[in-house]
Amino acid sequence: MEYNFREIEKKWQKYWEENKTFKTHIDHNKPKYYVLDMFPYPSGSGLHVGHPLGYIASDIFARFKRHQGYNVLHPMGYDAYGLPAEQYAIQTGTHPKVTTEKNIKRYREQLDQIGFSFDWDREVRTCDPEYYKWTQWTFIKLFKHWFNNKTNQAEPIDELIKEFENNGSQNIDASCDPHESFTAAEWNQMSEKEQQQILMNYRLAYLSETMVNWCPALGTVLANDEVKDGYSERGGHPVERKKMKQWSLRISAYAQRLLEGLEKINWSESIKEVQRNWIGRSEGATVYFKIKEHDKRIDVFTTRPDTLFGSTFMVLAPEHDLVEEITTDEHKKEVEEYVNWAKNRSERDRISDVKKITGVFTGAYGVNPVNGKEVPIWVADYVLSGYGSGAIMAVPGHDSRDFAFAKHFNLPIIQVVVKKDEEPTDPADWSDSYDSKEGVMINSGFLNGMDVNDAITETIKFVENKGIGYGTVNYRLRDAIFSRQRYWGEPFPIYYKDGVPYPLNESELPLELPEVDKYQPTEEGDPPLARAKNWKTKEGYPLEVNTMPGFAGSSGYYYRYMDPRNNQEYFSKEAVKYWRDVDLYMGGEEHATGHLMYARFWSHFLYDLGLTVKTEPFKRLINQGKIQGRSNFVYRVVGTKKFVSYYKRKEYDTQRIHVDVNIVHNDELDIQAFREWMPEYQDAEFILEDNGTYVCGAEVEKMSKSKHNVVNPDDLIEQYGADTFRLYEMFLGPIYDDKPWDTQGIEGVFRFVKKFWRLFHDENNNFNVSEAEPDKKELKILHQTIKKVTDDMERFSFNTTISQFMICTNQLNELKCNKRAILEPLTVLLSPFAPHLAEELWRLLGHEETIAHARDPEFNEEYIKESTHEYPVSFNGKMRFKMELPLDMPKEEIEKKVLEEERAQKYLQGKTPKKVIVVPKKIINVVV
RNA sequence: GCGGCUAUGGCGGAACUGGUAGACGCGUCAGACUUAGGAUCUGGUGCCUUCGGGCGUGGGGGUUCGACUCCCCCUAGCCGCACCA
Repeated sequence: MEYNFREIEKKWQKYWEENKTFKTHIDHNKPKYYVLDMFPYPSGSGLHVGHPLGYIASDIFARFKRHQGYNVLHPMGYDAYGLPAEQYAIQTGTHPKVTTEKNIKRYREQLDQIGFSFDWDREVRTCDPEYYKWTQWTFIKLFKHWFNNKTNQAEPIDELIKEFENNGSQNIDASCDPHESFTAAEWNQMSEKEQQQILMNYRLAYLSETMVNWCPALGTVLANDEVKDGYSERGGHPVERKKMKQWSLRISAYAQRLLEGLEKINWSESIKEVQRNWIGRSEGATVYFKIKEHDKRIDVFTTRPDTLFGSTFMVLAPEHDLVEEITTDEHKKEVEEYVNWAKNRSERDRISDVKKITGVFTGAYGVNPVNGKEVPIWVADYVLSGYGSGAIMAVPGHDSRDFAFAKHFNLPIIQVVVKKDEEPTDPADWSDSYDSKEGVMINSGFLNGMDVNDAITETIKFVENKGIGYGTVNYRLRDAIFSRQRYWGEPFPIYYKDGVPYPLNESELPLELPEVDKYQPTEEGDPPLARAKNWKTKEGYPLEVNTMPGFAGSSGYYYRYMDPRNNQEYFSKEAVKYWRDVDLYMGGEEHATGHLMYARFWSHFLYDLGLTVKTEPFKRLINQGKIQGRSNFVYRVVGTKKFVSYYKRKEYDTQRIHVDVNIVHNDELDIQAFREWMPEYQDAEFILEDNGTYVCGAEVEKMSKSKHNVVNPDDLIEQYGADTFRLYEMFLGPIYDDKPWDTQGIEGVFRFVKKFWRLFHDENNNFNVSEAEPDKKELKILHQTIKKVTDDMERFSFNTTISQFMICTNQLNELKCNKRAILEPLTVLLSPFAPHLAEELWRLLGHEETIAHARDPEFNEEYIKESTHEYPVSFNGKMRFKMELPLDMPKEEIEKKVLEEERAQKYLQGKTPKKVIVVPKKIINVVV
């Protein structure tokens, strides 16, 4: 074989490993660059061709940055806690650690074959005690901190306690759960337990009774981003709402910072938009409504305080605290029934019945604070308990939900906004609420005549002056539920004394995951850790039996990579000052609301602790597209063992069956292989095309085992080599886009690799590179390539870079150029894409050191300068012919030359052109 | 319902700031070498054509000497959010 990739690739992979070519140290003489992939969960089925796409792109970029002289941090590790290994443990009794280790080994083998430039000495695994020690450590820090809205950051809880001791709670503006305020004297008289209960309202990691997403099939609660349309994202099991005592992280405290942080990072607009929606900031006002014949009041949040005069009724969520209290005896039964019904409704029912209008009247009346009007208070489940205050003022004239409700229950509707130059109309005739984003206020007392925006500001001023409300901001972002009733996860460093949770001392970390006899809940329904023997502290206090969720370990791993073997600290000051943040983060878009939110939150918190130098962890994020499968089909004549070829299938009654794409080449079925594929096809008969072949149908679908369209990288690497595989994955199309996999196309890239090799070798495959001076033509090709490659790299346009390599190789081949002065710089340029090939050629060129740290060739404009340009000449915008003209020729002369040109006469047809446009170095357009 | 993205040959895609539409590759056709080809090499290949040319970037309109690119309207597909007051 002329180009022996099997031997070459193995040789250099071994070289890199033995020489630690990609081991990284802090080096203050070089600028740093941190390239990170989202670390994988090592699943049992290994990699298919879609998985390495992002890793290849980031590896190319990391290698490219090394050639530019950067000190590149490019680590890899494993998000090793996860449900599949645990489910397998429940079924088979195999410890998840064993399964996980086995899967990691397989992953590593597959990754190694592709030739990545990872610094494996920095590998982390989230299930390793040396790693999760710091996950637990961060949890303790979260437990010991609260969020001060005045300073907009996390502060130690000890300082809060001091403030309580001296001044009580009155001066505190914190992000916390609502509770009664108290004086210093009251605080000092409280018992330890009472004090702890108060503090729990402030902690950034806190235990509380909350509505959770309970998934009975998985036996655990799930975070909001792990639930899709009422089903668990993993496994697709039904999810219920349930009140449970759970740990949560107060990510909502950081809502504003997480929103603002998006402005300073280079992420795709789409993913930033998803995060903005998830945070869901809305500005408005909280307004107090008195309740008739009660001393309690109802606080409502509204984004449209200007429409206060249009509020004709109020609605409370079924879970609202005051429902029971205000309901009159007359309505008691009805309300109780409704509340019960609403509470027990599953999330799925609620979602599917959104259009059904339900609700009951409580018998109570609220008092509209601007005009003193009494409005009925209803209970309805279209008002959510979790958003705002769980109560609304209904403005049916200008809100479609309130409108539908008012129509259904025959409640009054008032118009308070009218568009400029329009007359108000009778709401009784409306079929929907009236759009009121712009317009002028009517029927609104002191607001009449103002436009909407002024009225909003004016109303807020008014309620604040009267002490009946205040301008405020609401966020949709919920706190993250942080406990899971599972085995395979980080144990909480928490013990209980008298039912009150306390953190372990940092010196006691890591708190290692205990052994259990079974991986299921106990008979009493406690989580698996309750099965562990002696699951208590030295002093005998019981330890927490929940474990942390999947996102715990992945929220800070990118910092740990900076200093992964440090057993004194999470990471050293020195390391974080040098590496700072991730310059390029590569990974899937599906983590938009999960991992990418939690990691940002985690990073902001570590910043508040003074541990890091940047708030935002990921400067630039690139989301690689998915690779779709390309399925093939055979057509069985129904009820027979006969298979009819694609173009003849219409003549029969057929059934379409997926066939393994690995036994189909260019849509032609390998009949022999098909017979051997499954025993039932052994004696299959075939109705072939007239040319004697069996043609399969094809379609683009998701890549999955059941569709028999999975293509495995191992097979491709065996057949074509890792370099060809890397190149082809990048050649498929833009990195950001989803694209179908078609194994057929890899041949073209393989041919290119072989051609490139041949530039350096004679017909007998002997290395043959000349020391002769390159000529102008050759230098031009080289420098065009340098420019194109360098420009395309920065925009991650790797597919066009590879095209340029192909063009360049074809041209040099034509010129029979084998000159070192051209081929050597090209080798460096190609090396990020085809590193094994480049290393081999580099060595053949006489270099003793690895090519990995060789500097990229410098671009020289002089070599690509042209003195003439082949102008396309258009007539009325249509290109007709081309003319070679000097670049320094004045426009007037070009115009003259073109009009004299023989070929132009035909299009001029004797007329004088109206206008001739000459754009230097671009085009000539003659307007006739 | 709201928000975002996408649409170019038989296929993947290129054209970065308005300036030769279809680079590069696959497939396909023809030829060369060959006992053989699913190897290698050479050439053609958007569509239509009366061989003059005409038509072409999802559809319709507009701006411009010139539009895949900018503006307006529409269609289809994908993704996200979805009683968020």
